[in-house]
Amino acid sequence: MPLADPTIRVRIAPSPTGPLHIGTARTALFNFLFARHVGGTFLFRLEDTDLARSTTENERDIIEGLHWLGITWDEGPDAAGGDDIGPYAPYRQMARSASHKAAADRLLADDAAYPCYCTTDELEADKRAQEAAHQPPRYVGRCANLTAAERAAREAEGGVPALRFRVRPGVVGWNDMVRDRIEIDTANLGGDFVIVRADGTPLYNFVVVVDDAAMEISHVIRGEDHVSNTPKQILMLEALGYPVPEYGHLPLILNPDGTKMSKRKSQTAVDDYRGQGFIREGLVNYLAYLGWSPGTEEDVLSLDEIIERFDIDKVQKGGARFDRDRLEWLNGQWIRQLQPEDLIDRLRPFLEAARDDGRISRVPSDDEVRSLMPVVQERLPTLAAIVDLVGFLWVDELVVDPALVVPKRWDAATTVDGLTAARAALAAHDPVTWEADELEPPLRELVAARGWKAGDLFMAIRVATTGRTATPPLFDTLVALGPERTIRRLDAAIATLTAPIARA
RNA sequence: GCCGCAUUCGUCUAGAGGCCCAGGACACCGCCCUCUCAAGGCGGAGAUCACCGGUUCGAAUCCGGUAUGCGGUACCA
Repeated sequence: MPLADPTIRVRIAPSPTGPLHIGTARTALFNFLFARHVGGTFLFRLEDTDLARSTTENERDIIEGLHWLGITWDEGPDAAGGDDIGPYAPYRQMARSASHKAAADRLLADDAAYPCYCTTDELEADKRAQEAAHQPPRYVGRCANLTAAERAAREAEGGVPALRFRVRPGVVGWNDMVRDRIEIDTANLGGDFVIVRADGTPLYNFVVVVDDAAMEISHVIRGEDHVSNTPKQILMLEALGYPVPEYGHLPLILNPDGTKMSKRKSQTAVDDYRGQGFIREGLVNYLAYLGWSPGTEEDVLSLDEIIERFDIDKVQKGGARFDRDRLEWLNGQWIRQLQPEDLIDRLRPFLEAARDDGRISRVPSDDEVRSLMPVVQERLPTLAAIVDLVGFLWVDELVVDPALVVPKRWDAATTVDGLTAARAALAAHDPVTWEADELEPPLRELVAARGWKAGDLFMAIRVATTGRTATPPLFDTLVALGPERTIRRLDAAIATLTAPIARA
């Protein structure tokens, strides 16, 4: 652990207008990594000013999702539901409106901002005119220099003003932590911009500046889609007399087609990945490598190892497409590294879900699952895959496609012959020694005696007892199935194969 | 349209003037292992480092331009 550095303070400030987004999680992760690597403070602030779209369910989803990933904050809402934790509480914007109001009043008093009485109709007309003239859209400044008398007149007419920030001419620049020097001429900012709506509620860009300053944020690390907000925020910081933090703009996570990742084209909810059986270790590892790499040839790293190696200088500048194949591979890597007992615990909800929707008839005991670990753990790309892999073990009525039971090189008659002989050999086996290395030799002998290929017989037995052509090793599977069900399933398969033959 | 940013195998990336006619990983293909499927091992294919000029003895790496892509352009966040 590095020595604590109280001067480094970073934050994630999601707005609860939707469930935890993979992009939010990635931004949170990078802030977290940055803070933990240098021993700084990582805080969480809820940007809940969009009343119409914010919900408490989303808040919970975001907080829980981040914690699930192992991303924890030093200051912010209490994940357990208690009061906000930290010296700068509250950590939700709606609860901080007094300070926003004070800042707005200060800007107004300094004439750094002014009331704007323009109506939406006027604004839209301006925009249309600019479009027609092939001019970039910008506020024309109609209310920028109103006299006190003019303002009073507007008020008297019932005009309710929004508050606009006065954009000064010049160039605003900063040394971005990931993309070096960026300079933007304020003439391209679209004119004076609104910071407080006519209804009195403040806008994101303004609130963020006030809250970040109040919480003494030293480094603002966020998505590239915010670079155009940065000059506006710097301008407001200057007007308010606050120090300007360092900025770092992360490359975007992209859809497979290269556009900014969206719900429309990709799966974006962290909880959906979780529900599909991705584990936190895999997801975090994958997310960290989207736009960053340690510069070594390591690719499977734990959160702690990533913290150790994290360096914002090594963050990529270009966007990164989300590659689910790679995520699955990493997830499998991490599933294989889990302690068996841990894996069993994590598998349980997926087995319960499968039982609830009828894919399996019952949830196996921990002992049953534990005995399967040696053959199952290395075969799981996701936790949810357990059901496809060995769900047949917990199904009462196994449905077997007769066509599948007959191996490629065999015909139905040979298959019946083979299964019957195998059934006899297995039925003769002492149920007490029903173990993989006990079951195999007699069947090998049978194969040799009849001149068959082991693979053919084994495949017939496999499909007859599991309904599938791909399973864990056959004899381990039969052991898990137990003598009784093995014989019963063999009988059932033989019966379905003989019926049509008898008719023919 | 305007402003900004980006551009190394299909994808994620290594690379900070000679170590690179470019390394790793995923995906793909083949072989080995093998009762199937995985896992694992080995090997293969895959990038004229977007393009064009320049600087230099030497450029993926520095400079300029072009192209393409993306982001932003709200009384959204």
